[in-house]
Order: sequence, then C-alpha cells, then structure tokens
Amino acid sequence: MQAKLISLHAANSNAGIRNVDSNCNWASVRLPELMALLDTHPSEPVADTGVTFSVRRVKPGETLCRAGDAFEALYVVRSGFLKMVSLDPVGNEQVLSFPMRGDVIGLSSLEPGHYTADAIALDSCHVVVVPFDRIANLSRSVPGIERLLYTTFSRELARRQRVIRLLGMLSAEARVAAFLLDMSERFARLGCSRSSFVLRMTREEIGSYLGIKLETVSRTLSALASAGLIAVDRREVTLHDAPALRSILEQRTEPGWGRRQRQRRASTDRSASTAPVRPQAAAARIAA
Amino acid sequence: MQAKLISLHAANSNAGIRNVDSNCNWASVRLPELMALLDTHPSEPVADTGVTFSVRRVKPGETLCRAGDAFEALYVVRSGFLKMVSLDPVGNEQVLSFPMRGDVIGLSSLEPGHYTADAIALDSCHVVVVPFDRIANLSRSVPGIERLLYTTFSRELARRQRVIRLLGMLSAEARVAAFLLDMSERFARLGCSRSSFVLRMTREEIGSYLGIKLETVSRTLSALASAGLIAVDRREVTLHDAPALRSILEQRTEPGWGRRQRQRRASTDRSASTAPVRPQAAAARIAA
DNA sequence: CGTAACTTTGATAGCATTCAAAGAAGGTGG
DNA sequence: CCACCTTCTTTGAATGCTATCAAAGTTACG
Repeated sequence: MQAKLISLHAANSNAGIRNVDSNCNWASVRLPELMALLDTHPSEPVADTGVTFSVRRVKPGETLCRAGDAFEALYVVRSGFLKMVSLDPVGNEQVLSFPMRGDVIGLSSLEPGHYTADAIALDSCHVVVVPFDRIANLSRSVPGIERLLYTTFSRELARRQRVIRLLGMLSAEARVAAFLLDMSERFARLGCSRSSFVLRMTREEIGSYLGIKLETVSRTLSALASAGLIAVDRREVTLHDAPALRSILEQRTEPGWGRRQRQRRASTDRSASTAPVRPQAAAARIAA
Repeated sequence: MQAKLISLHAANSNAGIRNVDSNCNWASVRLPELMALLDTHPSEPVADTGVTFSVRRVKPGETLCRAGDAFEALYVVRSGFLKMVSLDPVGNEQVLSFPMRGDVIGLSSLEPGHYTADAIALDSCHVVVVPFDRIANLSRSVPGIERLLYTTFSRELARRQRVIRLLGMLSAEARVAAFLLDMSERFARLGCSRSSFVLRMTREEIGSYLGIKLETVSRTLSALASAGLIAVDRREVTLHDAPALRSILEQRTEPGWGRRQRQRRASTDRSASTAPVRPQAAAARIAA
C-alpha cells in the first residue's frame, strides 16, 4: 500500500532522480545543461555562452508532436516518460520506443521534413525544445556540439539495431526479458533502482513495442513471476534474478544460425524436462 | 537459358545501370560524384574542389569490415551488393540490410567507435571510402555537406523504422511481399527494371533479414507464384501484380490496432473461402 | 561426374494469437 | 463515500501460423 503510493508519487514528480541541477529553471535550460543531458559519457564541459533553450511541458496523454507535423525541432526529454507511436497507412499503430530523460525525439524526422510518429506523454513531462537549425548553427561555433550531434544520431541507430534484433531473433519470452532488462538499465542510469521500478505503460503498449499481443505479455510476466525471476504487482516490477533473465536471451536460436554449435538444445531440453507436457507451460520451461 | 546467362552477367558486372559517370575512375571519386551518389534528390551541384576519395574493391564473399573493427570510415556503395550481418553474443547471426549503390555503411558505428556488423560482399563491389573526420571537416568549408550528412543519418533511421514495422507488425507472407516491393523500388531507382530482377542473396539470408525461416521464404514465394502475383526462377523474380502485393501489406492487423476498423476480416475471409481447409494453403489464401 | 550448397516440398509440432470471460483498478458523479 | 463505468489485466481453451524435421531435387563447381 505504502510502497504503491511512493511509487506513484515518484512517477509523477520524478522525485529521487539525481543529476537535477540545482540552478535549473523549468522554463529554459542553458547549453551546458542540455549537453550534459545528451552526453551519457560527459567529456569536457562546455562553456556557458548564455544560449538557452525553452522547455515545453506536456501533460499525461497529451501529444508532443504528431506524425506528419512539420519538423521544427528535436525534443530532448528532461523528465517524464513518453511513447512514440507510428500509425501505418492501414491505421494499425505500433509503439516504437519509450523515451525518457536524456532521450532525443525527432532524429528520424529531419530528412522527410516531418515527424514520423506521434510522441505521447505517459506522464507529466518536461522536454527541451531544440530547433535543429539553431543547434546546427551553434555546432559551428561551439566545439563539441557537432560531434555530439553525430554521436546522438549514431546512438539512436544502434538502439534501433537492438530493437531489430529483438523483433527478428527472440521468442516472446526473451523479448519480455530483454524489455525488463532494458528498463532496468535505463532506470539505473537515471539513478533509480535497478531492481525495482514502475512501468508507465500498459501491457498493450509493451506488446506493441515487442511485436507480441498484450495477452502474451501478461502470460509471460506471470510465468517469469511464478518461476521466481521477477515479482509483478500491477505496473510495479521487481527483478529478483537478472542473470537468469539474461540467460533467457541467450537461449533462442530463432531464424538463421551459422553452421556452428551443434548442441541441439531442443532435444536435450525435452529429455531433461521431467514435467509432463501441458499447454501454456511457460513457467515450467523457465524454471527448468 | 539465354535469359539466365544475361541475368548472371548483369549480376556480376552491374551492366545496364545508368548514372555511371563517363569520366569516372575506379580508383577514386571526386566530391561531386560522391554527393550525387548520396543524394537521392540532387539539389544544387557542388563545386569540384579537387578532393577525392579512394575506392575499395571487394570480391564476392569477402568482408569489407567486421563487427568490432575500429571505425575508420563510412563506406558508400558505388556498385555491387552486400549484406550486413550482426553476430550476437550467442553466435546467432542476423542479416540487417542489403546495401547497394548509394547506400551508406557504418553510420551506426560512429558512437561505439567500432563497426557493429560485418559487411560481406554478395558480388563484386566498389565502395567509396569516406573517412568520417575528413568528411566532417569538409562539411565546414563546403556548403551542403553538413546537411547531407545529417539527412543521411536521418534517412537510415527512417529505413530502420520501416524494418521495425516489418518485423513487428507483418505476417511472414506480408514480409516477403514487402521485401520484393522494396527490392523492386531500389532497383528502379538504379535505373534497372522495376518488375524483373535477380536477387543476390540466398533464401536463408532473406529469411534472416525478414525474421523468418528459409523454408517459409521458399513456401511464400511459391505461394505468391502459384497465385500469379510473381514468377520465380531460382534467384530471378518477376513481379506480375505489384498492386496485389501491396494489398497484402495492408491486410495484417497483427499486434495492436486502434479502436477503428471493425471489419473483422478474419471471419469474412474464412466464410468467403470456398476451398476446404488444408495445411500450408497459403496459395489458396492469396488467390482468394 | 561427384560433391557441396541451395532450394523445394511434405508432415508434424509448438508457440503465439484469437476468442472469451472474469477480476481488479481508477475515475466520475450522485 | 459509494455505486457505476471504463480501462486494464489475467487466465483459459482452441485455432493457426510458422518452425522443425526430413528428404528429394536442382544448381554450381571442382
């Protein structure tokens, strides 16, 4: 009960997150602050040239930008959580990512000239508005900015590569495990607990992101929980055995595997399993 | 027989591709040529400053760069076809893309500082070696370069977004259809036939890229062929009904779809189908 | 000409979806 | 403050799509 109240409070106010500069202003941020937000591995600090960027506030459920809107600025999340949703021609929607503090929105919108997905706040958010031409101009005078811009693009490319691996090579169970580990990692980077956190999104949104159905997400979470690897209470997740979760990622050999590893895990698994075969026995499989 | 010989010849020599500058040199290219290669929608021509970039030749099966190698340069494909292969910790490999003329290799390698995938030539290739620092420096003096670099990153991000949609929302059948339409589009952009082309990759490589098994690729191609939408002769594919292929993409409503479209296609499909239910009846489904 | 790589096709099994329904949580208005 | 409604979540049973296993056919190549 009490824990839940604390969690919900944290969800709305982002209390407990470190790195929140004391001299910050909710209406605008200065350049060094913006760069610190972007740079995961802070190198040399940037001189404060007095340049500031405005901060936009987005309430839960509101959209920061819609697919098709003219591309005007990158948005750098300072606090809160969002979801990026792409709507295909048929009307089916797909969640592409869950941006949080430090993440950049709009990088794929530069070339087409319009945003390619909706950005919808999952809770109360503060995002820094970074007009692209402005930051590009600054990059000519302020050293370090140009490189940071390129690495930001490159980092986002690497992230999408991981998503492609997740969607193309992992089973539903492994996708959920990977999702939990990813959230754990990102929360840890924010100074929050690595082993216990509150998800901001529904099962359906998780499923859309992972390319599986919401029922499958629910079932898999239940299975992981009954195997003792995690605990789930509504949106609150606690990781009890992260290494075991990681080992799930290393099981699947879904589509193409090389010509090595003749271990034939499928058969050994089946013979090793003493439990009788039954439908939806994901928990038994995980426990084995 | 004769047709096959011609196709194979084209595959190896890239004969018939337009846009091959007459004054080109296989050992190096000048800046304007490089920019034309990158810019799909050529804007203002760039002054020839005399800067040149070396061209590297890669023979079929050779690797241009390996995952883990220090990132030194971007590679811009001038001719030939390659595959990008990512090897995960377990040893499973996944094909990430099939670069061809105009495509850029290495964009996601900047931030980690090393290549994140192997680049393997599927046939004889010529790639322009573009050291990143060199092009970044040039961008400060030559107008247009900076913007082109950013749009190149952004374009690659958009491409990966399409792959994510393919892997996350489409059925195996739709993935194959999307793959064929994509290849058609890219060949057309090169001045080759939009409706008939020779695939350079195996069924296994296609399957790895699409997140399905090689048998499924083969079955789906056979089904599309017997439905009359395409013709398949080994690696040579002819599209007979591209609109029908496109309509396959608009069928699936795999993971999350909004709350609209209450058309309940699944039931109507089943009732409309007069053929008896049988396994592997993909052809019947497509024909319907 | 024989071997290796690739492709096709069939039969079977398994995992994820679909369909269905009940339970829990959160918000609203009386 | 509680009833009511909507949204979200969980769980079950059955179907279906794709993977797996297997084998034959084809092509390429030495």
